[in-house]
Amino acid sequence: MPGPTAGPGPPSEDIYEFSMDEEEAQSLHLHRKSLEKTSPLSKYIETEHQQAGLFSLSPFYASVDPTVDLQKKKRKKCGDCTPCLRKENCRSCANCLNRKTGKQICKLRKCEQLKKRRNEWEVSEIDSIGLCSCWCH
DNA sequence: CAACACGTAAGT
DNA sequence: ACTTACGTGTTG
Repeated sequence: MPGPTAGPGPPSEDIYEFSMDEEEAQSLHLHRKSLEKTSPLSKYIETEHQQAGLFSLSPFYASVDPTVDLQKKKRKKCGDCTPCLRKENCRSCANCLNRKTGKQICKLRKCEQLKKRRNEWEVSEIDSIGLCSCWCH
């Protein structure tokens, strides 16, 4: 994307107020109370994403109830892939247009990790560190 | 199999 | 309480 001095007229994108995202506007507007409730679950997910693949999740624990419960929780975007790095919604994809009913993030912003279904990325993560999740047998 | 619809987890 | 968006069942 060229800088503002790159041409005589602004690109058509500039006619939109792209300076602030919906989410950003919200966080600016609503940044009053910062609750520091670090639930064990949030802590777990946070750690999980910080370590980016170095799971302490062994197949052994995977068959134990508390971890099964954790697996049921929603994943978060990796924050590192191209879609995650994208700042604004395209406003033209099906997800943007159907946001009220579809409840999905803009297709251009959908995290590459989350595009895979849970089992797929779990298996590849585990496979990449040389382990196998035993429920596949 | 992709797109859609909806429940609901997670964050503000 | 409200919004965003993940997970999953349903539909075409």
